[in-house]
Amino acid sequence: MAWKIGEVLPIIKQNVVDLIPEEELIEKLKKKDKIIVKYGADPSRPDLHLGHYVCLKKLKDLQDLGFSIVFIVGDFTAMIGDPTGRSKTRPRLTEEEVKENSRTYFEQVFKVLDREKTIVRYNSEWLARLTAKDIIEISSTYTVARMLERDDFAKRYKENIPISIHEFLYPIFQGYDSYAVHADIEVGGTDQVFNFLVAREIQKHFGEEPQVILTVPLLEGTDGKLKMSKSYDNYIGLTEKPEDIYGKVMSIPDTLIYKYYKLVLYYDDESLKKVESFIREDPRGAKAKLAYEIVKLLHSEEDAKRAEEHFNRVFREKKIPDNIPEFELPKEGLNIVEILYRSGLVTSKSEARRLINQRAVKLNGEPVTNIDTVLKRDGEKVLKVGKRKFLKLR
RNA sequence: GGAGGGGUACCCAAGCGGCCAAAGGGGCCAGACUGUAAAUCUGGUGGCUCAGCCUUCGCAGGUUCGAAUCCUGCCCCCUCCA
Repeated sequence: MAWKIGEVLPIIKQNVVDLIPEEELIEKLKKKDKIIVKYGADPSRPDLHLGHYVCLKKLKDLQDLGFSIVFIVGDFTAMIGDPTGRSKTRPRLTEEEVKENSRTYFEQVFKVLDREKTIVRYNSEWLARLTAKDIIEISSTYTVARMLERDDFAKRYKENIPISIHEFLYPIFQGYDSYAVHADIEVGGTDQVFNFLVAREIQKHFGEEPQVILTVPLLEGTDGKLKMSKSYDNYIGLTEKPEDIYGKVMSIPDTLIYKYYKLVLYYDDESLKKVESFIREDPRGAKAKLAYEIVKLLHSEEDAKRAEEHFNRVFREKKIPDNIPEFELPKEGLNIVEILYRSGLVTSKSEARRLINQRAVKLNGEPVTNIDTVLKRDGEKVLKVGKRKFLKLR
């Protein structure tokens, strides 16, 4: 199969930050029939979010072009813990945890990628078999000085924050993965550039043609500051409920709207121009459209409609949502604090008291001000805590 | 191996015998204002049978009427020297 460079290249380059080196990619396209694209996944975080989506979407583009996608589950490296972007050593995972996590991973991945055309490998397949001798050989390809060039290591080193030896092994092993699957291209977020570069060295060391590096932008999370990540709790999960996705998108700062249109919805330049003026004229509307489209993308049009209605009803009209948990009061009645605690709306009774004192607890719209309030069973009532927690009392 | 510095709540960080459930900042939660945006202002941020009590300042002991604060041992981190 011959690739038509002129047609293929623009598709490859859409929403890509780095393509290093581009010439090598063109060379590969010219002489190879089969292009192997590597993507490594860390099974320590089994919940995929929109940040991953940006990457998966890129892989899908490449898959549609006819490239072979090799999906590597880093079951072995997860036991090390990727130090990328970390200011601390990560906790290492046990074998059981890794196994458990990777199981849920793929149903999310294959929402985007074509299951039939994707090759799945586990890096323990080859890494677990390495001998101490092998490891010495592989690690000799890189130097401490070069390792310390890496941003996060440099920073930690400078600030006297510990770096364990095994963390140096992470990029090395990840690089070995590239050699093991004979990767032509590796795709990942921009924070992976360093690791990908190490891989090139290792491939060369073993006499292989180095991979081309292709990185996509990192997507900021709902806080608008940090990259989307489960550990920062600013993520929008791919499998979250439609209403939650909609709501979370609505809570992103305005400055992020454009980026989401571009990276998640994959609007082309022409459409993005329209989005730009849309945002300028009606930021709320632009965001609502974005939320709608993202729910549609991850669920369905139906779900998007429902999520939008739900949102408007609860947050614009301040009405009660239709689907809320119920709580049955005992005949003799129950203290308000107990109700909040037992129903799980709050995590402790102290929290319940605090919220009541802050007028955050409302019964049928009226603030409850007395923590000794006892509610009896007399018809349906709705309890609201904060902005978004509801409970139907019966 | 030697010398020195350090481990405090979600994070950073003050406190160095009682006035410490522990200053300050960040984050987060809630209230006001809003577009579940931003900005701003206010309050909160261990638990409980809540004007009191219980658990918390690396871990385990000890001194003391009383310890985050003093002593001993242990674990961990950093720096310099070797």
